[in-house]
Amino acid sequence: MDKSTQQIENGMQQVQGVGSVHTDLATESAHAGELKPRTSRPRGQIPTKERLLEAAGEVFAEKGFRDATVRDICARAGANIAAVNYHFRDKESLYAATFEHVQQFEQEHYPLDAFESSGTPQERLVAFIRIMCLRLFDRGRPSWHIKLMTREMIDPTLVMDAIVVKSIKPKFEILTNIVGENLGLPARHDVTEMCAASVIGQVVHYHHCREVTKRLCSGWQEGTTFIDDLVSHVAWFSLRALDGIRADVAAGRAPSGNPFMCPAASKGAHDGGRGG
Amino acid sequence: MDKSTQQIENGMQQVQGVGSVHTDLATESAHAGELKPRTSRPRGQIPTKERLLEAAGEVFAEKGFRDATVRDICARAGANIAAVNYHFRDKESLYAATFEHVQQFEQEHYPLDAFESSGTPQERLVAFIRIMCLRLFDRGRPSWHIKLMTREMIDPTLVMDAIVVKSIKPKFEILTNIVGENLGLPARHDVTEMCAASVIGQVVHYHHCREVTKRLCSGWQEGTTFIDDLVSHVAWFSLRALDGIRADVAAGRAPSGNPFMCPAASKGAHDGGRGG
DNA sequence: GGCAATATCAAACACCTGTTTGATTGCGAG
DNA sequence: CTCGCAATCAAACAGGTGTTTGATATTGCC
Repeated sequence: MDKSTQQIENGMQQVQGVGSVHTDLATESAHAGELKPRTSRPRGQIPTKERLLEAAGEVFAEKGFRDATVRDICARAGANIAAVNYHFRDKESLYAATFEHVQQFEQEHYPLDAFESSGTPQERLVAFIRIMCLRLFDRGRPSWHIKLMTREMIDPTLVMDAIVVKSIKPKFEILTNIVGENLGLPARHDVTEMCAASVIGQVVHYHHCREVTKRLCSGWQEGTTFIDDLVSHVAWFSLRALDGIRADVAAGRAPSGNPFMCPAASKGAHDGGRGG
Repeated sequence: MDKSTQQIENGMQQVQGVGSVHTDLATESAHAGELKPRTSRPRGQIPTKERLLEAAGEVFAEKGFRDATVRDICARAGANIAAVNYHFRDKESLYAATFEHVQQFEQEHYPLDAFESSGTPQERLVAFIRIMCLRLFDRGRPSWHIKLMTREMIDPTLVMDAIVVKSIKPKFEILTNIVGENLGLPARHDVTEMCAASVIGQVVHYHHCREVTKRLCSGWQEGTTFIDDLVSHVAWFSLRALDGIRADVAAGRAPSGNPFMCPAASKGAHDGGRGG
């Protein structure tokens, strides 16, 4: 680990006799087609680099970074074992590239302004929840995207900070705005942020613990209306919660309006901010 | 993986010339002291097997099954490399034994009836949430327990089914009872179960995504009142949600009482962007 | 003491890992 | 054609892995 980390931080300082071009890729394959491949494509029309990236995503998501083997990835991509070290620097760089690939995919297929729907605050929250669920449980699109991100959430590696800033934070800010409107509180308020986390938590939990829930709940199979049922429930639960909290805040109950304040938490809380 | 799986299913069929006693351990160390060790304890008073188990838990939680190395575990336990294969069958059996160790620990230190507090349904739900949070964020007690379980939730291995049955299911049933009381619905009702999942989801999410939340929310540090704040919020959010849902159900709104039923519940378009 | 069982140990084993090497192919340019 | 370049390939390399081995203490029992 230390070695690879150092390699990344030092950038590409290595010099080799032959080829080995692992360019930044995120930018390159974005404006793809710029550099002309001088060789024909022996294996279908998709270039090896992209095949590697896709295969790597699948394997990394399925097995995790360490369990995934370069041999497996190359085999799935129909490429030689040396392909990873040629097109990317090493296994870890391929891993990072995979995340950039996902993030780039999201920017293309899931533009942020999709969240910015119109309507009442309630409708906007439902819309947000639906889009989030659709993306999480989106069949037909590479399923390893979410799994890969999930792994990174649970035990973060180097790439996590980038993900939070690029991928999560903007969505979270949209959500806090919507939740804030539903609460009648500013988006930055502690109560607003925690309520937003509660909304996300429900959705994410249903995705994380699918395997557990499947074995736990009786009539809770992933049928055709599964996603819609999920959206309906989370929306129902969350909107009713926000309604109640809004009323509590308006009535000025307890510190921050929370009537269920822990008796043990009587001393100065970290926030101190109260609504309105 | 196939090989090890087969080993486990076939039980301990191997025959060796010398020692190698990897007994079931869960039962053995439960009624510990029954079999008398014929040797002194060269390395402190704690027997090697227990030291191995504790070290294994830490390492497995920290690195995951594959990343964890037997050498590392043995080093932390102050034992020889062969100790794992002697006391347990192999690395995978040690992994399974670690989970039994956790489950046994929970049974001893966290009896289930702690959840069965008295009081109003509201108070009981708050109590449940508090106990759950306390266990999740319990400092001072081996922190790797939760991390190990979390890993298993995300990508399940063979031990997961046992965990669900022994560890999760009983707690979940207690929760559905409490939630059912708050809703005025039976514990087995779909709405009840999904609401229970929503409660759990909030708590678990705050634990899973600590690293994300830390980088996302302004005044959301893990201070001294962190757990109490968390309990307060989840209780607040959940109880207000249950209040609202109970009223909706009583008023007989929409199917299952959910007024936020998806209108698009028929088709399964994955994107669409805007909601209604 | 003699004996068997328990437990520990250093060393080796067989295997798999990521990575590198050097040759080879296909192509465009001079 | 010839050269250089990008891309691919089979083969090997160096290191780490889980596991096994055979020896060696240490104990309890006869």
